[in-house]
Amino acid sequence: MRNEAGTPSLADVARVAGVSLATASRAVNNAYGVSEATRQKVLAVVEKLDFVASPDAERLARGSSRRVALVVPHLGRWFFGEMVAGIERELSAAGVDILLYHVDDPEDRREFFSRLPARRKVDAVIAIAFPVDEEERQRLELMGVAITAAGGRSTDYPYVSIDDYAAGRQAVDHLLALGHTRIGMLASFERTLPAPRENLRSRAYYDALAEHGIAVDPSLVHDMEWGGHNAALATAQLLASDPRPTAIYAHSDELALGAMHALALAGVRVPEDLSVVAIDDSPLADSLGLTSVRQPVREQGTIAARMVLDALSQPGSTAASVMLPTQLVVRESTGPVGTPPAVP
Amino acid sequence: MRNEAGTPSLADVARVAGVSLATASRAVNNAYGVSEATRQKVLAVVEKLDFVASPDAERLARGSSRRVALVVPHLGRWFFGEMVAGIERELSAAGVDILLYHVDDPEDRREFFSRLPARRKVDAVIAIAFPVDEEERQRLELMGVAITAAGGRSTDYPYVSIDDYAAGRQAVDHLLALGHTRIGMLASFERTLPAPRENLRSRAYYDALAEHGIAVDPSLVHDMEWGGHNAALATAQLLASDPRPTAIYAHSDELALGAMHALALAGVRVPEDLSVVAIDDSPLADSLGLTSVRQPVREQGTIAARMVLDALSQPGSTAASVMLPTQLVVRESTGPVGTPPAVP
DNA sequence: GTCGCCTGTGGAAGCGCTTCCGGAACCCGG
DNA sequence: CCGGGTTCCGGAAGCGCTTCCACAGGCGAC
Repeated sequence: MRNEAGTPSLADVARVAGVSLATASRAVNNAYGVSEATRQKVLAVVEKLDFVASPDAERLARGSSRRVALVVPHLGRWFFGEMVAGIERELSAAGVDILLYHVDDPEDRREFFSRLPARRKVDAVIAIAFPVDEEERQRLELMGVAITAAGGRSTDYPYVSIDDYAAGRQAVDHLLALGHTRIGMLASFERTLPAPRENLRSRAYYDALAEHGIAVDPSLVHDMEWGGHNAALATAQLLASDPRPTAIYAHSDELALGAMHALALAGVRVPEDLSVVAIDDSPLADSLGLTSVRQPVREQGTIAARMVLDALSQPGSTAASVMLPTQLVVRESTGPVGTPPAVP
Repeated sequence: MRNEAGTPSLADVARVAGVSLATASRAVNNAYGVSEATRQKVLAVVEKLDFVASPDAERLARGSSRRVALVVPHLGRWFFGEMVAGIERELSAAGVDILLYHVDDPEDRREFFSRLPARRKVDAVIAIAFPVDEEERQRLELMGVAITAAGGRSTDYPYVSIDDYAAGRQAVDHLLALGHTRIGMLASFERTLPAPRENLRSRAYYDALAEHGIAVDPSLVHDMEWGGHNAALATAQLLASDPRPTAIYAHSDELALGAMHALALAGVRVPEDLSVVAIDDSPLADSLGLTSVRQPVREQGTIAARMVLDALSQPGSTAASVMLPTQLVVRESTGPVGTPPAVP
């Protein structure tokens, strides 16, 4: 029964150890009903033969795979990569494998949901910052596995996320505290993703201004597709408005980067002439000296992974959602409002 | 034999279609020896029952899993994320699943190589920009599967990569052509990865300078751990040297970003006072107006994936390595050498 | 009108594991 | 010294598929 010099099977182990297949299996799995002596004997053979159980056979016999699917858009961006890294670390430590599905553009998406390639392959799925519409949700249900959302709230599944509203408030309130009243906002959306119900980072801006009795100037709000280039364009427009804003609140570091580039080109000094604050606190913010609201990305991943592990060990139970705190990290890009320069 | 209202099995399909299990299997797999009529009948039932074959059972019976392992460090960085995205796209289109292993710090690494979690689970592995030492190579051999390297050359496995030397030359030659002779270099290494035999991006610098009869000033060369912050520090030192360099060649966009930030803080104008060129041409370069050598990351992923698919379809064959061309993208961060400003 | 032969099909043996079930050996108290 | 309960262990039946092999017809060729 031994396969041609390939990997040894449990049957090989059993034979060498002089026990039955059943006993070998129990010994390997630390199951009850094996004497300590026998167990040691078997484990020694396992060691000697360098035996590794075939996960496929295990899954087939046992009915669960210890595998989870990760569906994620935009892997090239820091946020998503970090999130995946956090999840991977936790899951692999628990011996759970990760099947990766990168669903980027709408076509990928259609493909994914129509073919549902994860089907029958995993015990759970984690969707990263990935709003699903009703129809897609129904397809997912077809997989018949636990679903968890990470990096974004979900009404349908347990999730782990930061409080985007609070984060936005931390950013805008910081600006307000520094005396800024004319604040531009750089918001972004995903062309390829269905828009979420409401952008909480935007609402934070409106609320904060309202609470301070500041009227919103619509010309100071720019909503664009994600990307530094678009942010630069919007910033150029912001600079043309009169009076010019003294601060910019960007929904993400990448947006802020584009903005800062545009500011540099225009000869606008940061923070002397204009303050910039963002959300994320990616490495970008650090090397840019950007004041940003830190969100614990890796940790979100870790927690999402734990939620899934819990769900796997206690089938049927529904994990409670988690919302992680954020924290303002002040760097050199923000300062007290100065004398607003006159527009030439 | 039907499981409790769960997913239908091939046996269910066979019964409903009124054929044997063997025939159903052949029909589903488009194998020879099934009449067209029978095949259609079976496929109709498949459709109706929404049957999906259990990959575990397939693998067990067939001996191959249509699964490949992806081992990657630093998922949070653009390069790695994009690479993974490219690979995923190609592989998933071919119906091959991806098992993701994120191996970041040395401990992860030890873990990975000692436990070899991918063992017995995949048909091939792709290592992304991931030098393996001799001992690790031997461990990998244990898996007994085809190994491919992406985003870096390998002497042991077929690889797909850019020509780092040529890329470096494109960057430095560009500077040279603009009249720069005093050029600083920002090189980086990975603390967590074994150093590659030789840094070709560095050698390009030395060779180019030599060919132009320019002596290398060691004080203009900074080798640091990867990261914008370190690049900023190095740049500050560069600015202190006398005479000050008129240009900086950074090994990657992120390094250039850190450099540009330091330059801005020091009031050094780019490109009037100092030119900056880098390698990668990530989105960062675009929103920064950074002149950079473009490397086709996504494409490297695509090709690596194809190589693996080929290897899977023709076991035993060794794919030929591929080296992709790069291209200089000139933006606003480089210009002709001006009158070098006197050091105050 | 036979004898191959080719095309379709079904039976059945695995693939490598888990787990139910029954039995053997051993312990205890009575 | 014996009955009943543990404790360990082996046999064997799957898990859901693939595939080898045998076999039944249908065909053309002789």
